[in-house]
Amino acid sequence: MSVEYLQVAEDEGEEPIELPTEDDGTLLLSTLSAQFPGSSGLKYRNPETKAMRGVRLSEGRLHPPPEIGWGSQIFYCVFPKENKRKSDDNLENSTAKTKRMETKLRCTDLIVLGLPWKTTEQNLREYFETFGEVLMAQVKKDPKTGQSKGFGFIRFASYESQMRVLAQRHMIDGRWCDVKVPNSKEGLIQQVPCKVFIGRCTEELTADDLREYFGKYGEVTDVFIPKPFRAFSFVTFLDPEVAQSLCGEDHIIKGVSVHVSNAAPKSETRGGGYGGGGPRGGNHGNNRSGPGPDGPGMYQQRYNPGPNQGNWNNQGPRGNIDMPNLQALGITGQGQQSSNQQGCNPLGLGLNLSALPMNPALVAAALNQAGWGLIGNLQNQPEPNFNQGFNNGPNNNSGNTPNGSNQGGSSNPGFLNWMNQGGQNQDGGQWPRPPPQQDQANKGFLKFLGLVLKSGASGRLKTDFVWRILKKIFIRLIIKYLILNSVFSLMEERAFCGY
DNA sequence: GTTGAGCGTT
Repeated sequence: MSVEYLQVAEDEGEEPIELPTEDDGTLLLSTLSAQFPGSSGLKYRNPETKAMRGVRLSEGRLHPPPEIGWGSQIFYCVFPKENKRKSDDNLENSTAKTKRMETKLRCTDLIVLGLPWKTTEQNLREYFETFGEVLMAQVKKDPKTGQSKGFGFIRFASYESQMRVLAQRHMIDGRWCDVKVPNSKEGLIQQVPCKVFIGRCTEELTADDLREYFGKYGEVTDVFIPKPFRAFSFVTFLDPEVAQSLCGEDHIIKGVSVHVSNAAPKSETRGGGYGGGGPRGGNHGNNRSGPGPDGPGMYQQRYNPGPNQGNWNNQGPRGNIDMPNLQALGITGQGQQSSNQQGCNPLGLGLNLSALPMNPALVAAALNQAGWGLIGNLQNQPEPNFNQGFNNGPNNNSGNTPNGSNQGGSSNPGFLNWMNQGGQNQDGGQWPRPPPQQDQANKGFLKFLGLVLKSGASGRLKTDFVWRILKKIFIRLIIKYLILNSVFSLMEERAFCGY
């Protein structure tokens, strides 16, 4: 198969280099950066308008312009600029925040692993000088033989260069090398998160959408959207300052209002956390196994699922379970349901499950797997038929007989039925769910109350009985509510860790 | 003369 080449030059007037394209006609960003270290994209001069036009970049692949293809056009490298937020320029100087950031953004020595034996300190320096001023470059050698140990250290003058170098792999003298913060420096470097949490996402928002939108605030080095859909995503910026500046803001992307917040854990005690720290801050675990030289890029692998993927029961060594970022998840704590739906919510404490920007089926699955049915275990209550309220199976309208025909043998059919708004078959994930026609759950419960009140017992007894039940229900609901929050916390943390 | 995960004689 013949390989198509395209001509790329560092800039206009420079001599172009021919770069090989892939089978699908795209050019790998890694191929580009192997020849032009530090370059983040391509542009070309549009023959019609004479203006520079950018080349589409998606998933680490540069796509040929649809109008002209690669052709014989010369393409020019794009190098990221210090593209801070223009509107905030006047805030950049001499604010306390900036000063504080500056002290955090100091450079450190970086270890370069995987150097070819032949690479000299001079080679190393020359390679990394394309990213910025290099203050130090050393190759570690065996003192006796003088032979390289295959790794070395570099130090940049500017933090931006350091970030850029850390954000990618490097082809040095024919070998792919990793640059990392040395173990000896980990923990000593103050971590500034580059990653932000994007809440209230919809399924329509693609990684490209997010990359394109947030790219206007600064260079985006990674976009991560959990699969299956979980209504949030992570965007990583090259510049932690850009990331920080966006936190707390609401942004409208393709008509969707998303909320940006810090992806960093809210508390020190949170399990997992930011493994390793360092300026990359957010490379959780960094279980980099090394992509092929022409792999799709170095970002996806940061989120390699661990062995516990998808197992909601396996919490691992968690210090505690704390509150999730409910606001970022779009949960305000204020119930927003219309009055006729209010009773459908068995929690009834302002937590509006119907409005959750996550798939209720997922919540149900998580709760079920974790053994935390919301309502199911209420079936074991001594109070007769209490679960009727949440278990309106087709054969069960009298309110006098327990409904034994649970769907799929679920251990907590009440909750699942509630999820399905009154005993209909599970629809397997249709969401958002259409509003219920009727509050059947409420009806069942009221029917039960009616039976009690209509009984022959004295008024005092009845009141006492009802009051006792209500108290019990209330306490249970609070417990459920807390458990649910913990589940959200767990879900968020899982997502946060890349699971 | 060989090797290919690691972590630096300051």
